[in-house]
Amino acid sequence: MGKLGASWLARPCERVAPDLIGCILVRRNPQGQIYRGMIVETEAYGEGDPACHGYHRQTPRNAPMFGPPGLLYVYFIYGMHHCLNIVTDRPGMASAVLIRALALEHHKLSCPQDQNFHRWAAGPGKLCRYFQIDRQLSGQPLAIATGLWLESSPRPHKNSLELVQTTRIGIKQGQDIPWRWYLKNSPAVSRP
DNA sequence: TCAATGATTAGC
DNA sequence: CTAATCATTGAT
Repeated sequence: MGKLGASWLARPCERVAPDLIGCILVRRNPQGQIYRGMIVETEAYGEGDPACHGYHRQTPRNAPMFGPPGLLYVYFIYGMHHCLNIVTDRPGMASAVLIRALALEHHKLSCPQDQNFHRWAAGPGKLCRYFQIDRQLSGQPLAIATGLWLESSPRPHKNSLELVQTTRIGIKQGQDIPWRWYLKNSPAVSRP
């Protein structure tokens, strides 16, 4: 694999999470439609982190987190939303990056009159609904054959992206750990 | 600030 | 087996 392959993801989640900002997430849904969005917000969940789903032990749900880098970990939350994670680090480490928001390219051109298109994937649950991502993808690899994969960062190049690092959203444990990153001034970020 | 809504799991 | 919890969202 290339630059965005498993070896690139075989690092601690808090190192991968900021690097994923600017990458393009591509989805080919079951109907064959292609969706693209630039990742503009991520959070890391990893070893020794009380907010991590794998903190206590391995369970059927969180098993992908303990697998090899490049797996997808998708879970169902609050009875109505799905959240997408990309597994990082090495097997046995329970480490992943939550994809929290995408800047959509598709509708920027096709629906320029819609003043809210930039909010359609502004949140982990919203991007999963828009990309038609659910638990069927959990445990599968990030790959074209799966229907979900990554492409390199486009212009403006990653080096010039202005990132903001903050604490994570919506958790009760590990609130002090600053493992959330987002693209500064992006209108697609879930919460500034 | 709060309800919706159901899978998951910690704790009996 | 059962009840509390929950990495959210949108409406009030």
